[in-house]
Amino acid sequence: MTRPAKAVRGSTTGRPIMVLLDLAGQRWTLRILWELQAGPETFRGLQTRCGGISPTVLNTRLKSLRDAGLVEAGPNGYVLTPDGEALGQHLLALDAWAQGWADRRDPRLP
Amino acid sequence: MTRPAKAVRGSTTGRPIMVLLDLAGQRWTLRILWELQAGPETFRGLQTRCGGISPTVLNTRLKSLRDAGLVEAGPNGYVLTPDGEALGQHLLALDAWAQGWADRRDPRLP
DNA sequence: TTCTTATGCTACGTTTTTAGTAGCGTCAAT
DNA sequence: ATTGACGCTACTAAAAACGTAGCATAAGAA
Repeated sequence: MTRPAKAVRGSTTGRPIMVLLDLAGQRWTLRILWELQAGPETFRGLQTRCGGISPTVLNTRLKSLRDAGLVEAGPNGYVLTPDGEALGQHLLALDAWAQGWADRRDPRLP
Repeated sequence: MTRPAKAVRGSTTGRPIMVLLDLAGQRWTLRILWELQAGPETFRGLQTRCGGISPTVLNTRLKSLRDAGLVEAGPNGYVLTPDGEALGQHLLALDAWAQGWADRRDPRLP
């Protein structure tokens, strides 16, 4: 066992995708990445952009994201790392897809 | 206001991507899509594949996913819809990326 | 200097979500 | 008739998230 890979919520495999799905499965994680994708932002800036996320959660998410090497603290606030940017590109792709997805499903549904 | 777009957790915009991020931000949602990506699966099958997710949550997730038009109930259990498959492809892309991501970050970290 | 203003963040009580286990009703095969 | 698997609901306990208040620090204006 060369890489213990620290068991992750909902999965003992340690497969990277599982780690990622686990991370993404926590509330606000993806949203924070999404907002940072638009540029650096301060703690309080993120708070308002995320529509009043509680500071407790925001802080723990930022910790997780920094541990994951996706976000880091810069001079102008928090920024995406190169890896974070790469993931952000995937989110952009999802954005494009989601557009069509929404249009496709019955537009006159509640 | 042509499409009320039913305010979504953490966002009042109703932008499709927000709806998606919201959905994905719930525990197990992405994991379920991931498992279904591998093929149709029964309720109990999903339960075991997801490592003992409680039936309560699995059921509410499946409901959300069906409402979202990503999953449907077929004769052999639950299946991804075309939209679900498309999303699954994005997950596959993420899988590939996550591989490199994991390799890139310090491999001898706890 | 003193006062304001903004920052990142912690404390803590309340609410919401998830977990965990038990079991019901249905159906098909034995 | 009984057994087994199925989809799923009920219910309580535990964990996560919320919401508000506030602290400590630092930079700028008065």
